[in-house]
Amino acid sequence: MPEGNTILRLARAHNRDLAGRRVAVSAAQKRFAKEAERLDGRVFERAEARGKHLFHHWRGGPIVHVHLGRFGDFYRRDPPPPPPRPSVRMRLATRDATWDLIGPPTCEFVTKEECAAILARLGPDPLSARPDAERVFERLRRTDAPIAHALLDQRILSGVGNIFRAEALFVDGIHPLRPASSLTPGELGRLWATVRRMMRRSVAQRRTFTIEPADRPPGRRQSGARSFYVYQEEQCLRCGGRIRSFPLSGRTMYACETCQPRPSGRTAARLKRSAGSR
DNA sequence: CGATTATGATTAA
DNA sequence: TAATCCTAATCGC
Repeated sequence: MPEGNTILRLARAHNRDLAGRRVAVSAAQKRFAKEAERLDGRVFERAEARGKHLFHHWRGGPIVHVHLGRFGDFYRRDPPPPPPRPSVRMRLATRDATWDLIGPPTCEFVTKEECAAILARLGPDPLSARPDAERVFERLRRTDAPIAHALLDQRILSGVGNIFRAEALFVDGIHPLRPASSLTPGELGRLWATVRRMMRRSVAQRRTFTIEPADRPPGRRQSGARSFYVYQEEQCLRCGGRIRSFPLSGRTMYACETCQPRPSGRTAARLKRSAGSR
């Protein structure tokens, strides 16, 4: 259940547990058995996260490319680890920690060149140190598709998934169906900042959680607290109105159409004029 | 027990 | 657009 924040968090955890260490590698499924055998006992050099892609670099050359899709996940087991479930694609074990990879559509060896090719087709990652925001804006300016669709396009920017697209657009009060090209420079700048802020915060947190401090109810924080503004919610946290959900780019989109007005023809024209006159 | 749903993405037609 | 890959939890019968 991963967007870029989860992948980055996993990469960091793998580096903490595995980097520089000799690792026992195994697989409960046949389809990774050969690869596991080849890796078994090698030294894990480092994990690298880009967008929703994860790479494991091993001493001696092999690179493992993992993409978790919608269902894939890594589970950390304390010693002694339980016997692997039949669905374990790849198990990475040291004396101190065991990582089980379950359900990824992609877990494969790649060459350095293939690795570079994967990275080359990804847009800037809002979680990287100095992402090229201008490149993202430039792409969005010439995209007629709805902004909520464009945010999922990994060639434009990488790492945003269905939760962050809905949550960021809500926070900035932008209707998901507005063409990406209709956003003003100010809106683009704020949206990018919101995405970075939300995702960055969600790397540090144990679970994905987008509600900003200013919107959190006062008092103690409790584990059962609401996590999202609109994603899979019924009622808007800010105005109390009903959250609408509808399919968009093959996924379920959520929005509060009071807090995220769809500009009328007139408003849209005014926005466009002010965008052009800057 | 089957249907449904879930933070994704590629390939074929 | 449709079919495909991948797993687990939940709900209704």
